[in-house]
Amino acid sequence: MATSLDIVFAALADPTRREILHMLLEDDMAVTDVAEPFAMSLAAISKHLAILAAAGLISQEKRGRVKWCKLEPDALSAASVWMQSFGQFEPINLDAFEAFLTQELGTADAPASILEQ
Amino acid sequence: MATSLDIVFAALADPTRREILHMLLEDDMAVTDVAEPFAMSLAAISKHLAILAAAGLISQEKRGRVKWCKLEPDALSAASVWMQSFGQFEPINLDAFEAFLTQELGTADAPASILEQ
DNA sequence: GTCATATTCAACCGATCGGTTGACGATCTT
DNA sequence: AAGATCGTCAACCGATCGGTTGAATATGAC
Repeated sequence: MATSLDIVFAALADPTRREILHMLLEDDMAVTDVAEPFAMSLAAISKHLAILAAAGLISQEKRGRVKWCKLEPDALSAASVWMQSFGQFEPINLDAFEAFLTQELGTADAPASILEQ
Repeated sequence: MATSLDIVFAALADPTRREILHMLLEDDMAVTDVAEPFAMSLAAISKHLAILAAAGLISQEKRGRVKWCKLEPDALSAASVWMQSFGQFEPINLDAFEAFLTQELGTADAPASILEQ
C-alpha cells in the first residue's frame, strides 16, 4: 500500500517535477505553457502533471479547452512534518540553501525573494 | 544528472527506508539488527541501507565484522530547505501530523515525545 | 460544418526498482 | 584449523518509471 508520503516523496524525486512546482509558485499555468520550456513532449509533461496531481501537490481545473494547474503547497505539510520529526537541523540553513541553489540551479543569485519573506 | 535532491527524495519515497530511519533515530544499529523486524531478506535490507548511505541519510562504519549504521539527519537539510521555499504551510501542522500518524503508523498515540521537544 | 488548438490515451521502449536466491569474503569463536 | 556469523555480490525476476509516437477527444474560432 502506497501511503501519501510514498507518493509525495516519489513525486518530488524528479527534477522536472520540482521545476514545474517552482514555475507554478509564480502563477497558475496551462498544461501547454508548463511544457513550453522543457525539451520533452507535451504527453510527457502531462504525465508529470498527473503524478503531481495524484500527490496532491497541484490541482487541475479545466476551463474551456485549457486545463489550469495550480500549486497546492499544503500537500507538502505531511512530508515536512515527517522530516521535522528528525529535527536535528536548522529550519533555514543558509549554507545548505546556497549549496542547493548551486547544484540545482547553477546559480546562487535570484531567489533573494525567498529569503526576504 | 541526479542531484542530491533527486537522491534524497527518492530514498525517502520508500516506506521500508523511512522506517529504517525511524529505527536509527533511537540508536545506532548493526545491519542484521536493522533487518530483524522486516519480512525480507538481509540482502534486501543491505541494499536499502546502501541507498540511504548514498543519499547521505545514514553513515556506515565497520567495526570488526559488524557494520554500524548511524542516522545523519543533516542530509535532510537541503530537502527541508527546498520544501520550505514553498513556505505556505505551518512548520508544525498538528492536523497533518495526526493524519500522517494515522496513515503511516496506524495510530495517533505514542510519539508525544516528538511534540514535546 | 470545418479547421485549429489543448490535452489525454494507448502502445511501446529501455532503464531502473525492489525483491529473491546462492555463492562468496571477512571476521570472530572455539 | 574449523565452524559460525556478518554482510555484500552477482545474477535473475517482474513491476514500475520516464520517455516516445500516433491516434483520439474536447473545445474554441471562423
